[in-house]
Amino acid sequence: MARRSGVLELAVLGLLHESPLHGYELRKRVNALLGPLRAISYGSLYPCLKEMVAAGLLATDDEASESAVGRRSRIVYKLTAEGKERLQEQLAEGGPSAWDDDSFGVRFAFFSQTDADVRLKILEGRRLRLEERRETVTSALGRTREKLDRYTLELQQHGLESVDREVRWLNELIATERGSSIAARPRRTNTK
Amino acid sequence: MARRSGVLELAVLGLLHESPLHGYELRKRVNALLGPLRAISYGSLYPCLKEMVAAGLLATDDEASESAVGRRSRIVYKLTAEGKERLQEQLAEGGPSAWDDDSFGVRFAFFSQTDADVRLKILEGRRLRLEERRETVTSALGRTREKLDRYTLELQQHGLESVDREVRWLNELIATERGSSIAARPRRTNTK
DNA sequence: TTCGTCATGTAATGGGTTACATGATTAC
DNA sequence: GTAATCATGTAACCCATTACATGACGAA
Repeated sequence: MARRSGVLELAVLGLLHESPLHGYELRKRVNALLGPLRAISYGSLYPCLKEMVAAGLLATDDEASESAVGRRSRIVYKLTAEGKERLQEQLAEGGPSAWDDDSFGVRFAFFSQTDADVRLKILEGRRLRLEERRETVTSALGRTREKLDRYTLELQQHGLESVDREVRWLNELIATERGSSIAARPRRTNTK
Repeated sequence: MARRSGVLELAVLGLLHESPLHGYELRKRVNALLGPLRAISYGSLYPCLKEMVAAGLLATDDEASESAVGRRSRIVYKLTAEGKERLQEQLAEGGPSAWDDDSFGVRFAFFSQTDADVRLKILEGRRLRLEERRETVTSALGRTREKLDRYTLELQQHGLESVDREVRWLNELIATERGSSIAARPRRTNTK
């Protein structure tokens, strides 16, 4: 047991909040959300769902008996009150755990359901995380610069540019968030 | 036991081929090679080294007794003949296993020790892999395009652009490889 | 009739981490 | 003297995968 990873659980909670789904469909949505990297298999999803039911986060709504004449009976999952609560907790979390490579994508995908100030906190935290990363790479590169062959250097260079690009993306998002947050709720703007 | 992952083993073989190293130093080199993501911990490296010794790929050269007056006795690892052979095998492998997200970086880092035709095969394979990925994402995006909120869309978009950028990078590398290979070994060029 | 997709699940395995244990050396 | 870094190692745990098992439906 104890097969629940933070990311998967959050993805499930977030998707089921939009609408109840059965496992097979849920997996497709999760994988569309996470992208081809970090795609999840049934061996991960089904046990996870079971546990979440056992933990009282989800309720099953067996679709078997009635309308569904054809096909194998599908188990439809939906959030319980407790599950909704858990989702809200998770979405309110703007600390370091939300800046991880794993977490960030999922958190971002559910930004529509996230408070504006938490959104900003996560974006800035993520940027910080990447800038730290950049620092460790450049400093390591500085120490060993001359001894590297052409290909290793090319690889490091490319990695660095990827991080830079990511940071620029975040900068744009942060600027947009700030802009719209000013437009949406002009607090402390001292217009007078 | 059986704690050896392909990537880690290859990284160790490649680094030790350049010069013998002890575990602690080796870890730093491995992590510099792999980048801050996929960085390895001692809990992975040391057992892996032990196994590689047991498998006859590495030999230990205990540095304790003689010159090293200070510090704790370091265990210096170097390749055996068998280890060198294994490294050559691995570097000759240009199939799908070399196109993985995990593998590719390490393979690329050792391109100096890799045959030109294998290099090209790996780069093209990697590009293919990314193009497949792009396809699955765009097609999934096509099916669900209207139903996505702003943030999810933004995320997918950004992911897509990352893949595109990666492909462009590979295109440049492939062009360079082709150019230099023509210059270096003008075989079948029919200059007459 | 066979193949692709829908649909759910389990067991074995894999490859990694964290936390712990130990201890010497170097720099402040 | 005390903190950081060097240096090696183990045990418990985590999360996910692969391979397997089962079965029905629709389309070619």
